[in-house]
Amino acid sequence: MNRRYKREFYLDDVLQVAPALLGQHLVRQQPDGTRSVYTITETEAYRGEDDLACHASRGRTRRTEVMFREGGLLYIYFIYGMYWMMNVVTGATGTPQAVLIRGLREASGPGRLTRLIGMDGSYYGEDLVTSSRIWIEPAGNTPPFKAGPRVGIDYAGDPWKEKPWRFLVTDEG
DNA sequence: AACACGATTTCG
DNA sequence: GAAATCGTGTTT
Repeated sequence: MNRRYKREFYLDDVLQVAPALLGQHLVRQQPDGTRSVYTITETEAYRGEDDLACHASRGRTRRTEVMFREGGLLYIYFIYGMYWMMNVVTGATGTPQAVLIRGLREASGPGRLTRLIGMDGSYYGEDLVTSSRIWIEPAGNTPPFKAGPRVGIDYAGDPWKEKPWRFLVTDEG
């Protein structure tokens, strides 16, 4: 049975969606129907053109274009010459926001988890609401978590580098 | 056309 | 502490 989140869930503000994703299930489905389920344990919010840590703050480019679209799409990008980063676009059309998936119970670290679940540039713009190969399902209530500064974005300066927009499950409940 | 650098990971 | 490694955005 497919209990995936519908569009409405992703249209909320990124500061609502990022923590709400903690503890929920990321589902991958192979062409033969085989499914793998992973539990989200760490997320980070990137919020709008004002947020200097958010790629959308440099404007609408070929890479960031999908963030300006409706919530529920995937924003995938390549960094450091070797890692794919996976983000879930949130908010209504015209409000560029995204949630970086930083950790799964099965693999900690944004670069590691994309390698584990086979995520790459071919998923850029994939719609979690309609895709047959990846989506997210609610798994229950949000587990206990803590918030802290985002990682690797000191270049953004104040006040952005201080925003407690990194969300981390504290207990494997 | 050339250049600088990054929402990271790994190794020493 | 530093290398690995290349797409993207910016400058020439």
